[in-house]
Amino acid sequence: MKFEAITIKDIARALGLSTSTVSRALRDSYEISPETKKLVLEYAEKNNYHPNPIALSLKERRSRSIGVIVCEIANSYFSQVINGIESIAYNNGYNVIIAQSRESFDRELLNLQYLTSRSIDGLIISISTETKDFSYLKELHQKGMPIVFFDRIVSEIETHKVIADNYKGAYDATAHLIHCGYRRIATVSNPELVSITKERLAGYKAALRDNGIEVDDSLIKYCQHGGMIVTEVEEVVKELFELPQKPDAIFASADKLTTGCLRIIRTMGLKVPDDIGLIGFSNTDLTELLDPPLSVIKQPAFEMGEVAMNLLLQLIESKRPVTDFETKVLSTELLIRGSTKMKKEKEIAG
Amino acid sequence: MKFEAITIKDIARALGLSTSTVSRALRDSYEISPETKKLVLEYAEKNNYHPNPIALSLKERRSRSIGVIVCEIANSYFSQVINGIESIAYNNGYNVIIAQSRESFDRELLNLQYLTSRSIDGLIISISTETKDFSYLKELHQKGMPIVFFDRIVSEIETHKVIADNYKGAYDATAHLIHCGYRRIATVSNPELVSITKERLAGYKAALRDNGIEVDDSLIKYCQHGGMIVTEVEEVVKELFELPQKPDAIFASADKLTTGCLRIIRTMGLKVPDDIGLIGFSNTDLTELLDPPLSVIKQPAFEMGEVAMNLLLQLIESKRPVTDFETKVLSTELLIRGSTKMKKEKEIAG
DNA sequence: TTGTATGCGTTATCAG
DNA sequence: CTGATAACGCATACAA
Repeated sequence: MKFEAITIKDIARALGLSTSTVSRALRDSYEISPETKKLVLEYAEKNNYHPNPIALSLKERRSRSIGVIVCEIANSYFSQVINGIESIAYNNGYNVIIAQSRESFDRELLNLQYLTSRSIDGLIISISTETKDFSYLKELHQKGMPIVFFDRIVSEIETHKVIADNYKGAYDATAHLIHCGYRRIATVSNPELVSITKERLAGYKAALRDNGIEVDDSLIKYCQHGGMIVTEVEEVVKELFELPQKPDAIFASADKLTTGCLRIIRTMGLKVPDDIGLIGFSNTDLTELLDPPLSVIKQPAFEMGEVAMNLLLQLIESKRPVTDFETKVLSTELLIRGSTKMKKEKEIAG
Repeated sequence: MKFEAITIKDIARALGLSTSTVSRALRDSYEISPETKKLVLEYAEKNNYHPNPIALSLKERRSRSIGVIVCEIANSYFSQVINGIESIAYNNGYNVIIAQSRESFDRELLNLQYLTSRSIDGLIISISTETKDFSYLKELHQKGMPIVFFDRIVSEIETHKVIADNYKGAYDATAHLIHCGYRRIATVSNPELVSITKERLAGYKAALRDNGIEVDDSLIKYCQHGGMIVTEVEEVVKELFELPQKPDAIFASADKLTTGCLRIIRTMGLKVPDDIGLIGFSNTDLTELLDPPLSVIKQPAFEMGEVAMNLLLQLIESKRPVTDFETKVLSTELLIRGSTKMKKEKEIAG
């Protein structure tokens, strides 16, 4: 009853040949006679023989599958990246095994251990907001596991990295808010130590300074769990509104935080952009359907996935260790959709 | 240089034991002396030994990974289902390998062949809108591959199935539109033969009839690619608006179609719900942030994933073939959010 | 209590 | 041109 598939041995027995002959015939080896080849190939075809990938993996010491760890797939940015990864993997005969850290270090570590007990040939990872201890990753890297970081990278580990131009994205976003007439611009971020946070915060600050606005640290808020816990965005936004001098706009520095801010702003009965300006990183299509549509900074997620997977393939398939690591920086896109324009227009009109 | 991991053989050599002794010690066999066990365990721990999962797979003839095929992960419904699957899989030591059909039969088939050349222990699948030929799936099922269908199921194949209460969801949605005062209610659906389409269409029709409204076939539109091609939703919606008697509301019968309709309605410069009523199946959180928030029918996606994975585990782990197949029907949730209320209220007021 | 031998499916290395 | 054998890492029936 149980799913029994045909093996080389079966073919050999049926045809009165040896397993090695069959193996070679199937691989179209030059040392097999045309007749034998034909015989074997036809039999294999008829009984739809497929080599057992597990046996192959054991022999070749490679699994032809790669691991991907992200905080969650139900986030448009990450699912788009995975799309990109998958499309390249697929074309190269690789399986993609996806695991979610849910922004938890423990889960990330468990997944990592699980995936890497030699069942994957390479790893693409965006680390969780909670992760401060990179020793396991470092160890893995030292042991020779091909790793490509994307989005939230670990700068101390020397390998390929793929990021969006976070600095410029944040700069553009903040500049746009300023351009629209907002002056007290707050920002809601991921935890301080995460790579993207640093880059985006730097862009935010630079834009303020370049426009003669002083950076006010009380306007900079962090969400320790990247917005995974519903209440944490609520908390920081409320804190912002309890400030003696309230902000007139918010720059949300990640996908989940953008929708989080939007939600809490709504809950508070406020309107974007009249009551408060809002712009953020977001890869959800739906932001354009809001009324008025929300301006966002979009990451080239799909392309990032493609690039990451291509780099990983390079690492996997080069026999000698690669010494020349690349950090690909893909440009972000500022989508101006009217939601942040109005304040300025109003002021000009009034 | 290359990622060399420690094996049982290494331990055996280092400790002057045989591989079988080591193997048994590691598995805590009763026939090994406490001292030897301790010795082996400590050595294994120190050198952080991990059994090679590929060798195990070869031996046990199981890979401890399952395949999941959906049309696309970047769809909140599917990513939530995958979340559910993953959480159960994770707790049971299973890997999840995800593949996307992108609503293409060819890709689905390729993925299927790829996954099932004996490297997965089971399969969870929601078939693509294009798939009409189930012979490969049937064959697979007959060979003994454990399969669980969800969402878009294949009724002819006798195995576990997990669906939402599509009939009731569609009924509720349509009834709600009627309750709000709409009368000419169109529907935009997936292709006619897909299981969910049939169920949802039946619910839609029943709601109309129960409220004394005749079913008008010219108001029923199908999207052959489930909305994957941007223009197809546009086409059918435009067709609806070119009808001699235009619809006053639309029931969108799938996630992708709901956002698609919303988008094209916007493009046409129309407002929901004043110019046209809209309700649809959707699992995106963002619909509640629209202005006014959109009423939707939500599927218990996460739970569906959990249930599907649990059923699959049952199939995988029961030695004897299961004869008693279940079709779990989980209830949908109608989220009334005000966007469809207004017409009625206006009429009552006016 | 421990060791030896065998097999899971495949390919590589020898021999013939 | 083809066949026998060993090996990949592990578990287990069988021997000792």
